[in-house]
Amino acid sequence: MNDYRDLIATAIVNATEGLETEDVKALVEIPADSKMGDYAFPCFKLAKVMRKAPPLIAKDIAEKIADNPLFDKVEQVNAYVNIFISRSAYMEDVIREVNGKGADFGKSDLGAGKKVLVEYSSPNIAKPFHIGHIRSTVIGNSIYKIFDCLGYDTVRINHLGDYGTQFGKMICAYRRWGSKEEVEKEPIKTLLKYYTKFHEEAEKDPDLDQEARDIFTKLENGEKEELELWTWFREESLKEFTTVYKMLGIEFDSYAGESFYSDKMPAVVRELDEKGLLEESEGAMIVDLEDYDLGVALITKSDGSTLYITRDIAAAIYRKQHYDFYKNVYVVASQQNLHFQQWIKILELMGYDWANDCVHVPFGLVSLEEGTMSTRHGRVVFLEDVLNKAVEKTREIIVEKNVVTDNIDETAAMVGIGAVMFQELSNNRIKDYTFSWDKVLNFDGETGPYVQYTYARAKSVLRNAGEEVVAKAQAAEGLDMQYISGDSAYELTKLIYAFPSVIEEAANKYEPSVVTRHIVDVAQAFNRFYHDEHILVDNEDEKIAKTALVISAANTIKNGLALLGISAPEKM
RNA sequence: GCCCCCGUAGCUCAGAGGAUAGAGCGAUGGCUUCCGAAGCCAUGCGUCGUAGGUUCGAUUCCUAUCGGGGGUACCA
Repeated sequence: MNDYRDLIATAIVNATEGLETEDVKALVEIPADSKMGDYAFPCFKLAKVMRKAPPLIAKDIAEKIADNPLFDKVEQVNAYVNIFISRSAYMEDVIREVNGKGADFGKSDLGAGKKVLVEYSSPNIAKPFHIGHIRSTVIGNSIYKIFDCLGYDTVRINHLGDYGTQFGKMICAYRRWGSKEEVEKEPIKTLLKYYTKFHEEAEKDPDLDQEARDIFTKLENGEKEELELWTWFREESLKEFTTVYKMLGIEFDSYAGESFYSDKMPAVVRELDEKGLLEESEGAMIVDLEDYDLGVALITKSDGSTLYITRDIAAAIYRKQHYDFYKNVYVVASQQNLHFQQWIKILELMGYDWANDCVHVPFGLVSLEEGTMSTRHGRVVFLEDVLNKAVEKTREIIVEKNVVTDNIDETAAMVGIGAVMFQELSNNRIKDYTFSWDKVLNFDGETGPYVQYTYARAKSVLRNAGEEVVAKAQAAEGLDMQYISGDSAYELTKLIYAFPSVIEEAANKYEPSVVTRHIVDVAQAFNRFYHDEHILVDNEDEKIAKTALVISAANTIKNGLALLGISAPEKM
C-alpha cells in the first residue's frame, strides 16, 4: 500500500526549494471536512523562509503539483493547498492490499526483536473481582494485542497480590472460624468473609493482630503448615479468577506475583544501601526524593518488613535480567502515579539506564452512583454479574428479534461480553467514570454490538453474494473501479487505509480507545455505504467491485475488534 | 498546605497549534415491494470552566484562578 502522505510530501518538495520531505510530511494534514480535500498542506510556516505571503506560496505549490497523476484535483484556498486524490488507483491499491492480507492487515514488523512486558489485571488473592478490576485487565490485554500486532515479542504478566500480612490474618481467621468445605465451595467469598471477620474481632481483641503478624513471619520463613494453607488459598482463588479470564478470553504468560519476589527483597535493600541511597528515618529506611519533588519512598518499615515499592524495584531488576525488555509496561490505576514516579526515579538513581524503559500506564477510577466502591460497605458490583447480565440481555434480544445464529449461547456470550469490554475501551483510559447498568446494557450507537452487528451484516452480504463472486472480489484483480467511485465508498476506503497508522498511534499512546474509536468510524462508514449503494446488483463487474470493498471493510472491523480482545460473530 | 489528573452540547465523551469545534445517548420527524432496522437520514443543541499571556493563528501551549477527583511515610 502506498504511503500517500509520503507521496504528497515528495511532490511538494520537488515543486519547491530547500524543504525536507520529513518536515513537509509532518505538516500534511487531513482536513476536518472532506469537501475541502483528502489532504491539505498549510503554508503559514513557509512564509518566513520563502519571504512570501502564505496564500501566494499555496498558489504556487498548487499549480506546480496539479498535473501529478496521483491527484485528481489540487486547489489553493487561502494559505492551504487542498489535494484530492485520484480515487480509482488509490481505492484499488487499498482494497487489493487489505483483501490480500486478510487477518494480517494491520500487522507490521516494527517491533521485531524487541521485547515488551505488559503487567495487567494483577488482582489480590482472596478479594472479589469487581468492576474496578476490569479496567486493568481489559486495557492491558488490548495493549498486549496492539504490541503483538506490531511485531513486538510480548510477555503478559499477572502480578498477583498474593503476599503480605493479610495472609497472616486470613490463616489466623481460617484456623479460628473456617472450614475446608466452605472455602472449596466459594473460595473468594469465603476467604473475604474470614478477612472481614478478622477485622471485626481484632477491634475487640488487639492480640489477634500480633498473632496474624507472627503467622505471616512463619509463612515467610517457609514453615510447612502455613505454606500449605497459603498455597491452597492461592490456588483456590486463582481457579475462580480463571473463570472470569476465560469469559473475557484473556490469558497470561506469567503469574509471578508479589510472593515470587519475596526472597529477592533483601538484595534490593542491600543494593540501595551500598549505592548510598538509603537513610534511616523514624525507625524506617527511606530513599529521600525531596530534591525531585517526589517526597520520600519507604523501603522498609520500622519492623524491618518491606513494602510495595521495594517489591516493584526487585521485580523491575529481575525482569530486566530475565527478559532484557525493550519496554516494561505497568497497567495500574492512576492513584499510584506517585508510587511509579518514585519507583522510576529510584531505578534511575541506582544507575540503571533502562529506568525510563519502564512505563506506568495509568487509568481513571471507577465509582458507583452511591459513591466510591467499597467491598467492606457492600458497595460493590461484581464483574461476573455484569458479564452474566450482559449475556442474558443479549440472549433476550436475539430471541426477541428472531435472529438466526449458529449457536445462541456462543453468540450471546460474544456480544454481551464484547459489549462490556468495548465500553471499557471506548474512552480515554485516564477518565474516571461512574458505573451504570443502563450504560453497560445499552447496545445502540457507538457500542460493541453496533460494530459487531455491522460485521455480521457485511458477512451476510458476502454469503448472499455467492462463492464465485466472493473469490473474485477477494483476489481484487482488475476491479472495475467506476462502480465504487461514490463518496460513501471512498470515505469508507479512506478509513480502512488509515487502520495501520491508527494501530501505531494506539501503541505510541498506550491507548486502545484510539482503535475502538476508529473501528466505530469504519462501521459507520460501512453502514452509510451499505445504505447508499445496492451491493448485490445484476451487473457482474459492479457486484464484484462492491463486494471487494465489503470484504475490506469486514476484514478491518474484525482485525480491529481482535485488537480489543473481542470476537466478531458471523451472525447475530 | 503541596503535587498530579480532569473540566468541550441536557447527558456520556472525541478532537492536543491550523480553515465554519465533532460523535453517540436522550428529544422530534422521516426511511424497509430491494443485500440484516442492534441500521440509515434530517432537525435542534456550544461564552470549549474563568482571566491573562505566547503565536500569523489557541479548545489545544504557558501562568493564575475556580470547580471535581486522586495522592501526599510504615496498605497496595
